[in-house]
Amino acid sequence: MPEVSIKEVARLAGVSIATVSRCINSPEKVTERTRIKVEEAIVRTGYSPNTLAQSFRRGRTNLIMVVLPSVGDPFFTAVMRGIRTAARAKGYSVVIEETQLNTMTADEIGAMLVSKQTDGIILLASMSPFGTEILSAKSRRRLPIVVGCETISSELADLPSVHIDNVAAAKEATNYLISRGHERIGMIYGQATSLLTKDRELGYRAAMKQAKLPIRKGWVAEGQLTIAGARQATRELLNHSYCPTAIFCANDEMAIGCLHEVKAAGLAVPGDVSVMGFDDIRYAEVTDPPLTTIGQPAEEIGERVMYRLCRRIEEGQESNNEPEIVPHKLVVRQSVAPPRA
Amino acid sequence: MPEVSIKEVARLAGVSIATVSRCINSPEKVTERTRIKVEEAIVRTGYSPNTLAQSFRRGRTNLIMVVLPSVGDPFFTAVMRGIRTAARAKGYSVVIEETQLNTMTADEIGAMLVSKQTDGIILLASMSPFGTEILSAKSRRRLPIVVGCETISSELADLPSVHIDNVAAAKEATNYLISRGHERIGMIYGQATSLLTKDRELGYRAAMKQAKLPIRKGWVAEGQLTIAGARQATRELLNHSYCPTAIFCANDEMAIGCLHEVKAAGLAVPGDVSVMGFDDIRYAEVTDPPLTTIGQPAEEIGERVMYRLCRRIEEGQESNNEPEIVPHKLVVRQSVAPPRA
DNA sequence: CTGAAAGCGCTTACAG
DNA sequence: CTGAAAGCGCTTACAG
Repeated sequence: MPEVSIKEVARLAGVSIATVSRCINSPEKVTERTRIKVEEAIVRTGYSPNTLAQSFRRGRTNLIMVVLPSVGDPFFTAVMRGIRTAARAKGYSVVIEETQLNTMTADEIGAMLVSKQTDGIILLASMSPFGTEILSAKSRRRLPIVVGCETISSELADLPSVHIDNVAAAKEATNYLISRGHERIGMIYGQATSLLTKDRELGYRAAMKQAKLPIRKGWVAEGQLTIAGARQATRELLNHSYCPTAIFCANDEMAIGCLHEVKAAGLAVPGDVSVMGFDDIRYAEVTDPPLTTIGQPAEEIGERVMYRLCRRIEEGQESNNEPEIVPHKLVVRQSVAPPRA
Repeated sequence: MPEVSIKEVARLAGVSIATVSRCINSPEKVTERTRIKVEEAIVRTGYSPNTLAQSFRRGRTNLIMVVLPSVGDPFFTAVMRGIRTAARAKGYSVVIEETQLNTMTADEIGAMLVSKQTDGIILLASMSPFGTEILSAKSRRRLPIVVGCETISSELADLPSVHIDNVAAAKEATNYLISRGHERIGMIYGQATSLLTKDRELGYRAAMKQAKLPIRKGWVAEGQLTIAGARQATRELLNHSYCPTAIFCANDEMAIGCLHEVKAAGLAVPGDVSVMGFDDIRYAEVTDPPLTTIGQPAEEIGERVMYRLCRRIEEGQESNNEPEIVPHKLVVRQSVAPPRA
């Protein structure tokens, strides 16, 4: 079955290709009689316009691309739901590009960005320095890009973004731990080479400082954003000569690993060690014990980031590139208790 | 900064656009001297070919699309890794389309399929009946499609696929439960309206039958593939007048919900009730207790499905559309024990 | 309302 | 090795 083009339809309907095009794109400009003839020819041939040709001709694709670091990260479920809701309302389709930070090549992402395959881009990933370079090149081209969820390097501060106040949220988490009586509080952050969770670390440090609590050497460990990494980090924390009574994890994924490792060491949570997460992914309420964490309005972030992108696309450069801050909230469950006296 | 086209580069380099094109696509056909001139012009202008125009002209995009139901499903992490590995080896980019089953419209998926925006499609989702209709329309067009992971409706049996033997695997899981002494075994399956997990249910039923064990009314509950749904289903199972001593969940996501609900009811796992999952997602080894489950070679599935798709693209219709079966394995951890005597 | 025609940015035989 | 030219499938002023 050879691809049928607009010509074939025109021939069959006995009209010009211009008329066929009009029937599809602005039917009100066409006589009913003509429209019917054409529609008939369309069903007969099974014609459907070549999207590539359309996009090429129109100079727009009606497609927006969401770039995220990993499919399989439960946090993105709700963000995507929000993005999709907004996209539908605005008539866009969305497509997802996964770029493992360690896997992504300049060509890959550069190609997507530079070429006009997409009308706009939502970045749900904090980029490695390598990626950063690509992006700034791109931002020069003023392609519509909006950043969601994560703070990005300062060079990219001119990109609009929507996210929670990660510093304040982490501070609140730490303060909660402090308010429950903890003084020896350790932290597991993401990756040393990435900005991701950096603000959360900052918030933790700020809270400790403000409470005049020391952060001992070795209390801040790298969890690599993975369960395995967090388990390793937890082991180190547990073996610390001055072992923390509470561990603040920069995200729930790592908190899940931490929780497990503490228990595997024969310690009770929160009896011996309290554990706190961040994100409130769907698994947080079914861990054992259920995880106390910071909730992000993920779906709202998704919606807002999409609407923001639309504004950018429609109005060109936005004058106001202030980050849009959405509220987080402390979700108290059962993984935190006062330290043993 | 206006988009610069091939013309501008040609003008600057003092050559024809054909030569610029050749420099980019087959540099060996061009004098070194010319090539250098052109390359210079390219960097000076910051030119990069319009991918849309290229794809349109060439009639191929070098893009393959992966369709999956939810980006936040941890099972897909490894599958995508495999797909990506193979795609890189074959020179394809991959893009992901998320279609929540309840959200997807015929237009959405139909458009992607029919238009030439993509050279091929990998389906990682068992489609609802609605989706099925679209697909068979599509398969008539012989667009290259390969199905990964899940059995699909019989109408679509002509599509090539790669997956484990779900029936055999579920049977093995159930037999394991039986071998540990269980006779009252309940099951939580996915959704009544979907084929997803249907084979797993079949395997469970087959094993029970073979062992001459009855399946009481109410022992097979719908978990909707979600934690919340599984919790609800678990409650029903627990309240059953003849309560199962073991619950086989059709996937780990639901097993996590089940585990939590059993414990929330004050029962011990596996002391009072054994729980078994399916998939071996990364959280399975850190649940409490660690989950006994069926492991799928997710990354291998990803690789194979991609290679299979490539073959389809390259050779047109494949003569052999037998499903490709990959091995599963029983992963014994600690959520199953003999029933209380 | 409809058609003829130009043109989007590229690639690729075809000559030379 | 290089250029002139055709053409991919569509959309959209421009006439009529």
